[in-house]
Amino acid sequence: MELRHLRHFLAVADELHMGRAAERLGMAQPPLSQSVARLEKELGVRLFDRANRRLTLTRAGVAFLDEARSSVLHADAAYALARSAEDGAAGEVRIGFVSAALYEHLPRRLARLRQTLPAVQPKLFELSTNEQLGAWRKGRSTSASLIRRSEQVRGWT
Amino acid sequence: MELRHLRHFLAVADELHMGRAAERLGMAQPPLSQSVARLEKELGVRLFDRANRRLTLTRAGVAFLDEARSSVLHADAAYALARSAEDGAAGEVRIGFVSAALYEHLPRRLARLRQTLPAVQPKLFELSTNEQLGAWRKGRSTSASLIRRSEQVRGWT
DNA sequence: TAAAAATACTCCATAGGTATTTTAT
DNA sequence: ATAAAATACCTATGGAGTATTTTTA
Repeated sequence: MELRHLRHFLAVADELHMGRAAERLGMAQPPLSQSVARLEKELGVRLFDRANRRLTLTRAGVAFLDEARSSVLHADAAYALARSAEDGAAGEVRIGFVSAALYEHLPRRLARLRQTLPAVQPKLFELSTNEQLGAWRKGRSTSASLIRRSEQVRGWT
Repeated sequence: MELRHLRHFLAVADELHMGRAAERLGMAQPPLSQSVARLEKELGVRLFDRANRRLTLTRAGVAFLDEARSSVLHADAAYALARSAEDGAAGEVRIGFVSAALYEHLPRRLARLRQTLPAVQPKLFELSTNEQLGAWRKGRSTSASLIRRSEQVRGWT
């Protein structure tokens, strides 16, 4: 199980439609079906109900959803954070993500940022659900919604 | 960037020694070096300092660490949840953890929980170090009680 | 020199593409 | 009849292994 599979699952769980999910992921439908099928096989559980020609999350799928989303969210945060550190070294910092889940950890994040990049002046901003790019639609996520958005931080050495 | 790379990075960050980290991961040293190198290349950042024949986390590596760890933990939780949900939700366990302290034990806990109580749904959430410390001193803080509760639950078998 | 990591290959698993079939509406 | 997902097959990327070569303490 890799992040790829989690992203695939999340897209399908959000669209409940293989074709649209595949399009959103920038891939074809068959490999997406295969990917989800492989994930289900590895988990030993069906995540979607295929009955009625309409996809539905199974109980296991619902259980899987939040944690999978959190995992991807934190992975994206790790990615952005590492790159931010590099940008910082180059003289530019982009703080590109804010989310409900990250917001809970924001104090720690800022402390870490101060420690690793003392010269950075983080600019905080709140984003509404409508401003979310791509993935997560309102009402689907109880815990975390990833918002990818970048703004340049001013006042930066 | 996949979970595999995060796990590799975490092992190396923990051991600060490619050989031992590789052994812990059950793989050879060269592919581990390659994996980390590939991750660094994708991030565009050095995560480790190789000078002095001794590995050290760079600032970017430190910044990367916490989120990478969270991502892997949530992925493991998602995995455990999906598998346990097969029998239908019969319970829920909330497990508080502080990343550094329980990282070693949490996967084992989850695995064991999965074995003994497949119907239980663990919910992971992070707590700051201060919360943990205060909790344990009082002996009744959120995290302490929650962890204790997970032990009890495990004993239900 | 002796360790530790990097490099150079080899092999194979699997991710993703296209074409097609099956299935329900 | 149609739209959607599954299946079949193909190719290629990259992950992991072994062998070997730098490095530096």
